[in-house]
Amino acid sequence: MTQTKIGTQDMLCFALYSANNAINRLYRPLLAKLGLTYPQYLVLVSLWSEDGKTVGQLGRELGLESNTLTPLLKRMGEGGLITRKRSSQDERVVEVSLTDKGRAMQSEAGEVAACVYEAMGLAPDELMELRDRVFQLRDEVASRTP
Amino acid sequence: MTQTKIGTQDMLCFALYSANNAINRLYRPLLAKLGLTYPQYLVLVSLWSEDGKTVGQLGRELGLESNTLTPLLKRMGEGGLITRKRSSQDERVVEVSLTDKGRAMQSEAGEVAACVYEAMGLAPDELMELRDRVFQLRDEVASRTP
DNA sequence: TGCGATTAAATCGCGTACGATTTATTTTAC
DNA sequence: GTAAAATAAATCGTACGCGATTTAATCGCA
Repeated sequence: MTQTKIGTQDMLCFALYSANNAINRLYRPLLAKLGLTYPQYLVLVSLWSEDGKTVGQLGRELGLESNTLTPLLKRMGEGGLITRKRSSQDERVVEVSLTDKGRAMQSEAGEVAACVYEAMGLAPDELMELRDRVFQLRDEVASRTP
Repeated sequence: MTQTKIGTQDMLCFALYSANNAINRLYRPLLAKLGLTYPQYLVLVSLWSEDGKTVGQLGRELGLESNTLTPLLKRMGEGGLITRKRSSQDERVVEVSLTDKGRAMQSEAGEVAACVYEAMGLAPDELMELRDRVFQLRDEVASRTP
């Protein structure tokens, strides 16, 4: 027998859990200077690539439900980064758009991204390969979750 | 120019963030049957491999501080899974040990682990390689976090 | 047309994570 | 021996994530 007991160090799920925590600890003070949390930063990244998305679209992209997004977006609205408006076509839908302030934050965020990229210590091709493997795992797990 | 705008789909940090969320969504209902959350499960895994650790030791292993662990361990104590006792050698230190109930849960947890392993859809060697790469990234990022 | 089913957000409660601080104990330096 | 420094947990406040439920609007179809 090779191994009788497994520990946290043997678990892929723990690797992902603790790596995610570690990256958050790196991001947190950098984003705090901009008044952002990490999921708020993700919302901005999403809107910078394409402005004007509904809560549902953001949720599908980020893998979050309205119970997480609604209060988060409300805080971002209070911070003047985005606007939230019910669609006139379908009053159930809320459209989220960048304000000038939210758009302007993109350049400042570039330094944060560069800082995180550097801390990862990976060559671009290594980074992309690892990223794609992790996304593939995520999609596999998600597809098998009831 | 290959790419003018990057989105969430290009970011390794988002891959880890969303994969971690996806795995949690898989674990949650399985662990809920045992009355556990994922970090509580990690504490049990750690104690199953070696019983009798201090709060600080658990924190170093799991990458968590006492501000997270103390209330979590208090809940596990109320659930009858562990005991918490101040060391007689050093009254600052709290020693965490499994109860019979906490030990007995190991066999039930085996099914959970098997279920998660299956959902990942990876061969053992692929899984180990990905795990080690993610741990390496975590350690690299942690070493560069002030 | 109208009414049940569906959909989109929002609300609520609980359990993490973590920065900042506090409390209690031990170590140290003198 | 004792006061200052260091260490270990605990406490507090904020912001996620998410299961469960609620509210409001739209759709489907007899």
